[in-house]
Amino acid sequence: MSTARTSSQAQADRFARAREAHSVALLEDYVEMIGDLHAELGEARVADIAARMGIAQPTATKAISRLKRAGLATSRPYRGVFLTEAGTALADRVRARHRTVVSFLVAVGVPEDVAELDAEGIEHHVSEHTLTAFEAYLAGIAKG
Amino acid sequence: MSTARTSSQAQADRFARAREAHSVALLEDYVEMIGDLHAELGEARVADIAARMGIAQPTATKAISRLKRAGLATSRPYRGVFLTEAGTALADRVRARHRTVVSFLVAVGVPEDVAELDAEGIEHHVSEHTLTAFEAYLAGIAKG
DNA sequence: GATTTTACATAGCCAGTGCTATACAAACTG
DNA sequence: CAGTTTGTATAGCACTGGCTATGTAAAATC
Repeated sequence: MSTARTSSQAQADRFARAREAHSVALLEDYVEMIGDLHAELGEARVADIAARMGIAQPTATKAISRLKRAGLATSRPYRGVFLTEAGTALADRVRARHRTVVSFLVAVGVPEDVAELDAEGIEHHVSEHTLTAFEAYLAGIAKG
Repeated sequence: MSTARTSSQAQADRFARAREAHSVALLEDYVEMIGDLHAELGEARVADIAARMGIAQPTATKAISRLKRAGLATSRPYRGVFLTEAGTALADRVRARHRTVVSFLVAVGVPEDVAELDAEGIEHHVSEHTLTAFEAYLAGIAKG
């Protein structure tokens, strides 16, 4: 009954959704990081982005062109990378979600360093609905 | 303090880990599904795998050759795909983890259908440590 | 047992994400 | 202002993970 329960179609849809989530995951990471770099250093240079992502510089350059194509960022050589309005909005959303996921994991007993590590992957698959549940849970804790 | 706290290197490592997690995620999904198909239908045919994953048949074939290369499966044309010992072990682990993640999400207030949907992506990023925390949380609930 | 149908494999294409090596342009430095 | 150093871009390679179209071999059917 375990799978008779769920149709093949429903399962296929879930996988499709997971694939879709992954395809935006990297964009989200880049956008968040560019936002962080601007907040910390006042600018986001390709080299810094590459270093923080743990990738080679040309890989970062390529990713940034994807961001530009997606309308999330612009760049001027030797002047850095800048988020568009859409990019900034996405970065804010992603950052908030990241914080919520980490806090939530810590709240249910995951050590902070592990929470930080796992959140990096988990956050991209947390839907609005689940995020709301996490927030509600945290709010419940706060009240005691 | 949120990012000054963590070195660029640490952050790069987190991203590297997330990338690594994704690279095994699909293998995990395939292996779990092949296990499911064997349990349900007594065999796992390429066409069934493709249908359930929501992908085209040649894509499934290609994925299966990756599984074979990874030592997780074998296959005989017109006889189906079979898990090796390593593949079976992985499938069991993945299935158990999936159940835990879904149960946990439901326990913290996520509706079941959403939990099932999100778990498909989340589970691959849940470390042993976090999984243990989830199990402990569920055990706590059970006790009351 | 010849034919059709089905199942699988192969070929070839595309985009994404990574790499190294290298070219080039801007910014410092002497 | 020539030269070096640094930052970015480009070229070209490899692998993953999708796709469609097509070939081929096994199974089923007549």
